[in-house]
Amino acid sequence: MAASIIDVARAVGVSPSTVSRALRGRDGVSDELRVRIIAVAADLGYTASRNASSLASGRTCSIGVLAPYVGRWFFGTVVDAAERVFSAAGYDLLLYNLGSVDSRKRFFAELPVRKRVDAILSLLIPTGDEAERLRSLGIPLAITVGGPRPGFTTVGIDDRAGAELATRHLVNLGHRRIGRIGTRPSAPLYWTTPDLRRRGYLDVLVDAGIPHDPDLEADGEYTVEGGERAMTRLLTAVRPPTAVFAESDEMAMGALRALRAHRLRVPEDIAIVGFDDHELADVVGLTTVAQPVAEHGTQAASLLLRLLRDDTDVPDHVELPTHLIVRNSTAPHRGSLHGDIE
Amino acid sequence: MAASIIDVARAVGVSPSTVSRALRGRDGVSDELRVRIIAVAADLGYTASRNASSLASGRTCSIGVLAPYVGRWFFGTVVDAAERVFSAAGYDLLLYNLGSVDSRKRFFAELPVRKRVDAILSLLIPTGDEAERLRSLGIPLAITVGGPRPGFTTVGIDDRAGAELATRHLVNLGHRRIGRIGTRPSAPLYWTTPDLRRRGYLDVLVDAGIPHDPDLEADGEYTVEGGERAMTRLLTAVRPPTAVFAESDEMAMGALRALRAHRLRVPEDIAIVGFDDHELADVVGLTTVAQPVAEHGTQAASLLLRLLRDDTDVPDHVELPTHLIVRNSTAPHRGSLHGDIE
DNA sequence: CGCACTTGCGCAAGCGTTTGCGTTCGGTTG
DNA sequence: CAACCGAACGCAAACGCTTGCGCAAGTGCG
Repeated sequence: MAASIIDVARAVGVSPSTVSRALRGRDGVSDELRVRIIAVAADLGYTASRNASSLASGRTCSIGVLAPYVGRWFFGTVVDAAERVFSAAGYDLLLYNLGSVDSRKRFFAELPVRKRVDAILSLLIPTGDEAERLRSLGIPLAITVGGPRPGFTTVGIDDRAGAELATRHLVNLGHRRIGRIGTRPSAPLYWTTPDLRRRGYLDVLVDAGIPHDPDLEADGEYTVEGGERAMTRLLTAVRPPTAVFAESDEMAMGALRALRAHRLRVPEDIAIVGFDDHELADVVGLTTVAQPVAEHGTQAASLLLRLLRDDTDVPDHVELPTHLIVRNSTAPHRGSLHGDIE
Repeated sequence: MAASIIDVARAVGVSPSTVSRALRGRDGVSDELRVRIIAVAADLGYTASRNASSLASGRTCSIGVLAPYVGRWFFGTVVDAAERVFSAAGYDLLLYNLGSVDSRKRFFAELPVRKRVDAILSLLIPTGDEAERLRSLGIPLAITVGGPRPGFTTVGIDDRAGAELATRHLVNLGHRRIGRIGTRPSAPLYWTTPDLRRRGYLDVLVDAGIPHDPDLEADGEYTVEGGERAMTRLLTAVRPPTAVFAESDEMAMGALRALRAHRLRVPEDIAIVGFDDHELADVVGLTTVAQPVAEHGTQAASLLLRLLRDDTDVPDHVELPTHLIVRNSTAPHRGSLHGDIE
């Protein structure tokens, strides 16, 4: 059986309380005794039981992370980055995969994190009710997607401006029939900020005096398959687009696949611009709006730690930069005379 | 403050022990009382504190997952799949990202999972010492990569056979100068089975009567960048390969990038075959050896659950199938007359 | 030299559950 | 009808730690 704090205490000849204080750096222990205790503890291979210690202290030294789907590059990257920060600070990471409607419902109904975590990092946007449930826990909360939100610390990007970047790029290339594939808040589990990327897209169209054509918009899941299906739908329009803004790189890659299936060339026949700067966007030559994905995790995690330390002046929103990366999936519109004048 | 079991007990007018038994489905409680207790508990929004309950019962209802890098597609997918199984069974998932030498060392030195998890799922191959430490925990252990291993339940593929599949494909296409990019056990943190994929590659070469040329092998990290660097190195050889077997799709994609940088066409100038069937392998048209990645997680998680249930006849190794998927990154060797005769 | 502090440590009461055992009580048995 | 038994429930002791408080010895000061 693993050694307990009592074993250590007995071995040193002191009380358990002294061992506890010594090991956790609290004062009230002489230096000489402390080193002896530490040595004995190491010798016995003693590690404090987190359960017992959190029961007693009320602190759990773990953070709950809510993700819709760790398998997806974006979330995996964020979780990875956050974990580094947390583990460096001595916190463990409890991962909850809330991708399905079921698991998500169950989670918010039972709230298994209650009394189990010191803070929560959500990579999904809670609904109003869900947010209320989370707030009821009375612990620091952070969200890495979507805009500022009362009761939550948020880190994110300016989705609208990012989408404008992408769309304007296409406009500048001479495109007029610009499609959009993305997600609308219709789905029960959509996770991006309601419509913000779409708004950016629409803004630029208006700005450029391009009439809006609903046939040029297609929604689906934020996945390769979702993008593929959405793109396929766009292609069946009476007048298909000459360029498409995909709200995520994974959707953009799905679009690429659909285009290949239809024997259309990119960017000659159709230009594509994505969003995120996926690890492999470079490999497939995808023009995209880059955002510092890992930074989402790093920042959010750091903010939570500061909150846990009762730091003052912890900002409640951090905005990360975006910028356009032009690769080979976009080119001037054929039949258009002006190039990209950006 | 959240309701405790005592609050529930008082509200119903029974003892805490009865509440505990009622809520956890133990018998010794009349049906009528049980429903009343359940109702009151729900009403009060009571959730048992996992900490207290695991302290008392010795069961933690959580599983530790060791991953080298959740951000990588392979691991993210496995973790995701495993999480679904665990959470469905009421287990929480404690994620430990052991990608860096530091974090890995610290983890095995302190073993923070001690008394914190009921079982461990490792996505990395522990060294001898590390394995020893894990075994000392006295809990069920599973590994999703690498072959059978005493003291561990393993699920994996036949790496050697998979590599043979890939290499033979290239041989059959008429290639004779076949390169390999992958990882050798030289690195302190390599995670694939020592050399098995390489062995498969070598086997086929011997079989085909192709002399081995060390200049055609390049090792690096299992990442896009690693693959890119390795490929670049191969290209600087006196006589570069006409085909390359990459030990992972991510490396293969890196190779693709390197080739594009060198203005070489795939598959005309160089054929590439990868390993894993990455989500995006399809998008880039990569020929690859497919393995059911999510299945690694699902299977391993299920096996652990069975072990925790004290099931009998739990196999200690499950082998998953692999198969070759031919796409556009491979083609017959130019100047070679015979096509793929597979 | 007496006083008030400080320092270093032990005591013991939790923290919120689970669980072995004991008790009560209505209902079989022989 | 006594003896017995199982069902239903309460008691209290863990589980392994933290921490407020108390106490003794040592320190500085006037």
